Amino acid sequence: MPSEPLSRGRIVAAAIDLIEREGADAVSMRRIAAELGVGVMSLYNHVPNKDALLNGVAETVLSRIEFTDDPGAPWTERVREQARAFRQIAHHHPRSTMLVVSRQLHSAAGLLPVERALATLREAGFEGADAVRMVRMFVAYIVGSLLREVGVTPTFAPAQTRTINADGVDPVLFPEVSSLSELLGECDHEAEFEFGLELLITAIEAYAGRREGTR
Amino acid sequence: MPSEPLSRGRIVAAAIDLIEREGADAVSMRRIAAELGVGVMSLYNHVPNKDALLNGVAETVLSRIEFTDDPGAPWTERVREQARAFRQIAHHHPRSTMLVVSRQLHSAAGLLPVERALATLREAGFEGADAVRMVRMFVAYIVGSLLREVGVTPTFAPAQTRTINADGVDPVLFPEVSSLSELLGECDHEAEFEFGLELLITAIEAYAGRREGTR
DNA sequence: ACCTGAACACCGTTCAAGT
DNA sequence: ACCTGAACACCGTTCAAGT
Repeated sequence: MPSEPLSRGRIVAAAIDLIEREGADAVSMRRIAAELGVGVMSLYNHVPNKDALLNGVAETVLSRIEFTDDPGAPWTERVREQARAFRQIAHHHPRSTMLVVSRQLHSAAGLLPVERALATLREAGFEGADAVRMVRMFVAYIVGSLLREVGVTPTFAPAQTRTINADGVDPVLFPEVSSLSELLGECDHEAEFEFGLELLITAIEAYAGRREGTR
Repeated sequence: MPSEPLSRGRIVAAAIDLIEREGADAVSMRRIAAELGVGVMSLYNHVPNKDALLNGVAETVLSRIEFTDDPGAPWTERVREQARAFRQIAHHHPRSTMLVVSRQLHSAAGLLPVERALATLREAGFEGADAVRMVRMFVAYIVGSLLREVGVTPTFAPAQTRTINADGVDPVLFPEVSSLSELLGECDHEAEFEFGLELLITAIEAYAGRREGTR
């Protein structure tokens, strides 16, 4: 009794569910088919192959970002909000995040955030090559932050995080790491993200000012 | 005629070779064993499982970074050099880069770069939580940049890069992207990296100055 | 047009057997 | 201590057959 007909959308949704529930390694065509109560090969009527399915997952997760843009706000605030919206991925789809940042997307889902960012930066007075550079810098920072948050890039908890300072770091070889091990062992992701974001925005404001001065 | 005895090092090296030659998807225990001219199960005498092997790959690639630290140089220059050294991963081991940034490492190989960064930042006057924050921001930026460079995060070449401006981006839906498509389609990775790096360093200098002022 | 089972060429890993 | 082949429980995907 298939309540709904199979479709690309349903397949992608099932994949996302499965990833969030059991991790990216659990995803297989056979597993997803089982989840949907159909034969494996039925999937291939709606999706060319596994790779395309995973692209679909990435696109869908990306398209679920809720952008709230206030055109009246100053550009700095708008940039902040866009960056934060992006970061929501790590919260709403933590185990799919790696997939989102590790797949080259060419769909509208991937283009929309860039479109918004470029528009905002234009308002800030950046055009052409400068605007593109700014977007790329922000994307790099955000992507790197998401990876840390999602637990793939180390937070630099040395050895095992649990046993603070009882960790096996040689204080002679790594004096700094070992003296800061307590701080390295904890990470307030939100605070870290905001810190870097503010620094970046301040830097961009200064950059705009410098350019203004030499024009 | 096994010229050399099997060892964890030889296995990891073979894996790196294979990844760089045929991509990360080509890596399998069976394939690596074949590459080394041994039975699959022989690998398990030196490596507990595939996951551990891939961690070994990440650690080894990371440990191959050539840091050249000039203690006499100003801290800004030392930070620059460390960031650039890290970026070399993308050039020396492009197809292993994803593995390096996507695995939580707890070995000395992963700690050394952090140790150096913390020492340099201490010299710049940052200690404790500030130093940790700075390192994390730099790592986020560098990791994100590497992913772009290595071709996983989009450079934002809309549709297919090759046909510049003949790409299928709707100029009504995406006016900014479509008007900047030419710039978005090309990416001088070195220049982009340096641009963000300078901005970051400038921002940190300003941050240090601000803090100094209010002390 | 959509679904499907059988089959093929792969996986990682356990186990028992060898030296 | 190190190596190994057989076996098990999985993969993605092709193909031919069904409706």
